[in-house]
Amino acid sequence: MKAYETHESSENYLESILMLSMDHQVVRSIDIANMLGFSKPSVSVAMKRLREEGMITVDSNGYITLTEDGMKIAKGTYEKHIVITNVLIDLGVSAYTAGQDACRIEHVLSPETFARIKDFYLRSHDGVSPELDAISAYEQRKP
Amino acid sequence: MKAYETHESSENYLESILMLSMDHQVVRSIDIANMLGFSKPSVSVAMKRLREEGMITVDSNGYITLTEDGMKIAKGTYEKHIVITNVLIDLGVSAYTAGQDACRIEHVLSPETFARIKDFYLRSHDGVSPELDAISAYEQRKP
DNA sequence: TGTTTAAATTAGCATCAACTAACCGCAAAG
DNA sequence: CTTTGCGGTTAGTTGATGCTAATTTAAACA
Repeated sequence: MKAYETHESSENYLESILMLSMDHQVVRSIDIANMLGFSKPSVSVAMKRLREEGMITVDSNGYITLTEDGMKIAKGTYEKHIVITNVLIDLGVSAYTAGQDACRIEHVLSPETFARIKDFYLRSHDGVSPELDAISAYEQRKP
Repeated sequence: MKAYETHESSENYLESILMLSMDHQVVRSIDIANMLGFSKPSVSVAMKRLREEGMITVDSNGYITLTEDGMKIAKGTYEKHIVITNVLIDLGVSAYTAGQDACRIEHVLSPETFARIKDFYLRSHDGVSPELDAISAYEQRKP
């Protein structure tokens, strides 16, 4: 039973790169390590894999950019993150825990289940979600 | 960041043992392998670990029984399974997918988040849940 | 009694995803 | 210049969890 992901950890890395991109000029390996609390080598190895899989490009400065493929996965994962976090908060979960749990849940949902959860979320917000809009609006600046 | 579980796979095995116990006289390694779609050796090794951790006992016939500790984890996990599955079904997810996804989600929820989801579930069912009642009612026959 | 079969186990291996230790290259600070 | 430090990489390790192949145990069947 093949899962719905590239690899759970890849989704996580790509999502982090997108999040960092959204409020920093550039993204380096070390930034990801700091954000995720992983060691430099762990991130280095992961970036190598993502590079080989065509999910990111890394320039001579070590600045990391999502490719189109990588961006697709990153946006998808981040969207799940936003929706799940908000649904949990609506259910009364603390913001911190909601974010933590969303990080794990986002990687194990089938497309069908996520679609229904998103429906539920949008229904209870009259279809309005600035956070989701921010994702679709985001376009990575080209180097 | 220590997770909330013994080990994700242990939770799964213990839950399966409980489910099998609830509608079979006895539970053997092979039954678990068939239910989970794992190989016999995988289950054998896992049972050895659970035995060493005091989660189960295995008699001379190879019949597996949950200890008090094992039962606690099994019931907790199974309860999550039931609640999540039903919530997803209520959201419009097909029964099959709901069960599949519940299997994964149940292992990554913080106690806080599960508590809120359970509240939500009970609220939308007027506090009535035959399935949850069945779990608390269940007492494993002593050998 | 001997063969066949089913369950369980042991041993060895693969993958994933983290880690530490150790090293490289370069740029800025003396 | 040389030293220092940071970012990055390589190499090797660990732990979780699955697998296959081959062996043992034991019951079942002519």
